[in-house]
This record gives sequence, structure tokens and C-alpha cells, in this order.
Amino acid sequence: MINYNQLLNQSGLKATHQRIGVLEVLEDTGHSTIDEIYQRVREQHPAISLATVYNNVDIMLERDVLVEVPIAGAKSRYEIKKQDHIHLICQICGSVTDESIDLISQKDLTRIAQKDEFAIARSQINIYGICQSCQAAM
Amino acid sequence: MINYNQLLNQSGLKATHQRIGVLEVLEDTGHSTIDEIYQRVREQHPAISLATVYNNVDIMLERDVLVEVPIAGAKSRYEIKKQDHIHLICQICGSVTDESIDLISQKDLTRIAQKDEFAIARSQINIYGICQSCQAAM
DNA sequence: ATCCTTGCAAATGATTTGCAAGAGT
DNA sequence: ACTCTTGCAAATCATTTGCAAGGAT
Repeated sequence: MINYNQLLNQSGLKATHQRIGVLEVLEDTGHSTIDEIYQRVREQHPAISLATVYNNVDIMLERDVLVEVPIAGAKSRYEIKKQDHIHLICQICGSVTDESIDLISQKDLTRIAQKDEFAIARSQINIYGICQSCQAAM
Repeated sequence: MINYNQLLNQSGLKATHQRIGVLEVLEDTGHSTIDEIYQRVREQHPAISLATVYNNVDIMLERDVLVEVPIAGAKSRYEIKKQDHIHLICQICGSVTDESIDLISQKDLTRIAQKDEFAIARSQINIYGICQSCQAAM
């Protein structure tokens, strides 16, 4: 459990109920679209407006509190910034699962980027396929 | 140089000038947004409509002729489908460069996915950072 | 007390759709 | 000829913005 007040203040943002609500939803779901965040936060804060969710996600992206996870054929999802990791994205049910990038992969990425003298800020790996439970249901 | 007529017919699509125009632009640029495709195709086919570009990109995605490259903080780009590869995305100038996924990385991805019994269809690796020429300009 | 943030409503921008005319096989 | 595809315009959906009122430090 993270101290959201502190995280927001450190980032130069006021710790409003709306922002804490967004962070709590993302802590809980892992990755959500704007609309999912809006629906979930509304359960606790029925008066929150969609524009506020957009504004807050934007400003938290700028301040590196959140990260955008763009997904082919679907809306972007957002997650609380943490170590780079891999997303397994199910093409049937849309679920997103995290997996760690191990050391070998990290080294490979560095080596590949160095070939182009490219200064890496971060990497995003999406693997698309079919998750275990959707395979079982086929 | 690819035979676009054949590629389209194999995919059950008529080889219209508009579709060939889209493919030629993508062959030339590597990866473009919808709008870039529209502007470029217009140079050869001034009457093409933006809706036609949208429709054609959509149907070519469905038929696996094109692939969507979703990018954090920017519009998706589209490319002609080929072997999976890595995208180096410059956060300054927005350029996208391809790099091959070598065998070790491929094996890593397979191993990681197997942990979750996930059936891989394809993988998409985006590395965000600063390209060589933007570094030089700093 | 001050400045930042909110909710609302309106504005803008992106994408999709319906349909009659035109093009590919 | 037949069916698929196009361009246009309108409709829809997503996102951003302006602003007066309210909230956090």
C-alpha cells in the first residue's frame, strides 16, 4: 500500500480526493482505460467528472506518476509508474498481465539500442496472444 | 519492391489505386499515422477522402496486411506486416527506427510467456529515448 | 489567503457510418 | 454484369478548453 498523499506532493500536485481515487483504482486494477477509471472512481466519488479524470491522468503522466500503456486495436490503459515490465495482452478477453523483464532481456535491449547510438529512457514490451483461461474455454 | 496487386488479391481485397497508394506510402516511410498517409497519398490521388484511408487501413489490419504500432503519447502508426521487430522511438523528433529482434530475445519472450501458459501471437517492443541526431543537437 | 483544482457545458478533434455513384474483376 | 469500393456529408465518439465556484496547503 502506497502513500498517495506523499507521492502526489512530491510530484508537485495537491492530494485531492479525485487524484487519490484514480490512484486507488489503478492500484487495484493494475491497468485501466480512462473510462474504466471514471466508472470505478465514481463509485466512491459520484460527482467526479470525466474531464477531471482526463486532466488528472494527463498531469500525472507529465509528472511521471503514471505511465501510458498503448495497445494495438484497443484504447490505451494507464498504470502507476513502476519498474519496466512486460505486458501479456489477451486478444480474446483483453486482460493485461504483468511479467518481469529479466536481466538477459534488459541487456539485449541495451545492446540493440546501442547499435543506433540510441539513449534509452524506457522500454515497453507487449506480447499479444491468448491467455490461459481463454485457451481453456476454446 | 512488393507486388501490391497480388498481396491485396491474396487477402481478398480489390487492388484499387487508393489501397495501392496507402501501401506505397508505407513502403516508403516505414511507419505513418493516418494523417501522414492521407497527406502523402493525396499527392498522387488528390481526390482520395480521409474516410477511405481510415476504411482501408482498418480492413488491411483485419486481413493482416498492415500492423498497428501504438505509441505512448502519440497517435498510432501503421506499417506493412513483416517479421516482428523492435521500434526505437525518439521522444524529441518522433522518428521511429526498426531493429531486429535477435534469437536470444525471442527465446526469452517465449520463456516468459510460457510461465503464464500464454499462447503468443506476436510481440511488440517499443524502446523510448533519444535518437542519435537529437542527442547531437543538444 | 492564495493558488490550484473541480465540475459543467461548450468546443474541438478524431473516427465511423449511410448512401448513391463509380471502379475492379 | 456483379459486387466491392469510393467520396461526400452527417453522425457519433473522444478529448480538450474556459470559467466560475470550491478545496488544499
